[in-house]
Order: sequence, then C-alpha cells, then structure tokens
Amino acid sequence: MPELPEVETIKRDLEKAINNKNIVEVCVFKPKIIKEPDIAKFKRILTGARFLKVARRGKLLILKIQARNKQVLFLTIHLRMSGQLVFGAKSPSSRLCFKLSDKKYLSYNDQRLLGEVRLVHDWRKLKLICAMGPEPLDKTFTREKFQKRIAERTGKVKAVLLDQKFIAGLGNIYAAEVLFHSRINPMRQINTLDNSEIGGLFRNIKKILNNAIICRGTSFSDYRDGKGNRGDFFKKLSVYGRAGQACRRCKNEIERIKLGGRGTYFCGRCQR
DNA sequence: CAATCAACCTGGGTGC
DNA sequence: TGCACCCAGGTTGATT
Repeated sequence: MPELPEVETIKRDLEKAINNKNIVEVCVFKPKIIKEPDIAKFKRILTGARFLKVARRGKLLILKIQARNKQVLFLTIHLRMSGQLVFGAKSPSSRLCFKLSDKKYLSYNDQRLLGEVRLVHDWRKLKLICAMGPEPLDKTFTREKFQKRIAERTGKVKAVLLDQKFIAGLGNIYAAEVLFHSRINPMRQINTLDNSEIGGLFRNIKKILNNAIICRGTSFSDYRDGKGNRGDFFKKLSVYGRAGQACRRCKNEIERIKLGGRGTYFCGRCQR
C-alpha cells in the first residue's frame, strides 16, 4: 500500500499527535505481525514508555521510544500492502493498539496481516535498513550518484526502480508515474537509457514524490494517513490504475501488462 | 544472473 | 446465492 509519500505523510501526522505522550496500555490482537519472540516482553517494555520522535527511512516508520527505565528503543513498523497507523479512536480492524496518556488510541490496522512490527535498540542495524538504497529526496542524492548507480545495474527499468536496494521508497504507483512523465517504457533495459533520459528520470522522481507528499499521498483503496483520511494524489495519476482509459497526453489507450509479477500501466505511444 | 513464480494474508469484485 | 477465479501501494526466497 504505502510508498514513500504515504509513509512520510503518516510520519508528519504522528509527529504532531503522539510526541511526548506515554503509552498507558498495549493491546495485541494479532501477534503474527509482531516479529519478536516474546510478546509478553514486548508489551511489558512498551507499557509506560514515552514516544520521543517519529522518523522514516524508505517505507519504514521508526518510532523513537523511552522505556520506563530510561532506555531508548525504536518501534519500527513496515506497513507492507495494507497497513495503517492511525491516531484517534479505536478501530475494529486493529491488530495492535496503544492507549495513550491523553485517553486516545494509536492503532495499527492491517487487513492482510503482511506488515511487520519490531522493537529494537538500533534501527540502523536492521537487515532491511543496511541493504537500503539512498533516500531520493535527500539533498545528497544527486544526479551524478543516480547516474553512477544506473551504470552498475542491468534489467528492466521499472524492476530496478522498484528495487529498494537501488533507491528507497518508490513503489508500484510512483514507479509507473515517474516512467510516464519521463516518457520511458517500463520494459526498457536500464542500460539503454541515454543521458537526457536519465536526467529526466532523476528530476521526475524528486518532482513526483514531492508533489505526492504535498497531496498527502495516494488513496487507491485502503491507504489512510495518520488521522484516518484519504490522500489526494490519486486525482493526479496519469497511468496507474487507468488501463483502457485515454492517455492524458496523446489520447491513446493506457495499457496494462504484468512485469515482475506486478500490474504495470503505461502509454505505448508516449513511452518508448 | 535476470526473470518468473509462489508465498505470506484477507477481502472485494466479477463472471458463470 | 454460490463458487471459482483475479486483483491489490510489498518483500523474500526458490526455481528456470
């Protein structure tokens, strides 16, 4: 479900909502999503702990916490396909729920149970984080670095964009949108891109992710922000989910194919 | 190796 | 109504 703009939106919402609040009670409804061997210990450590900060790396949410014994820990949450982290009321689809000191609830909802919650001393040591590519919106992620990374890769351009080791945070929606705006066919081998195509791809990654954050993400079906609301970027989608509809640029029919097991949308006339 | 596929899950939609 | 598919913002590991 959530890609970088959605996770960033949740991060910003939660930062305002839960910072400096204490956890009064921890309810675990589906232990499966908690990737810790001892659920009782997980609950024990978190009960009475305080939220200090919310951060994001790629699609991973990182909640900095201080336990009762003053030890600093990190609750990491990967929402995968259908996870939601919502502040406010209790939810019937809740899998894990924190009752906070202001009597409100922070609820982790996840219809498909594919999400992962961990409690760690150092989030930087997580395998997922160690393997993760650069943050696309970071100032240190330059066109030169992007070009260099492309030069050492092979395979279809869309598959590379989806690879979190190549770049962190792009998913199926934004990879499709970035390729449309860059006028590159998703099936192109990445080593056939010329300099101007690489430049366009680089600029569009930053531009589209930034625009999507401004719109508070894309709610296609079940994405919700930290307050339980939908995101507005779906109104701006050019290709994702638009199979059979007219290309906004050339009026050709948008195609849908399967690439790397994922639904892939593109305009066969605009994207070469 | 690159590409494909199944697995992890639940639930909504569609067509017979 | 029922049933048998197909689909879904992700990731990983096995196989060809």
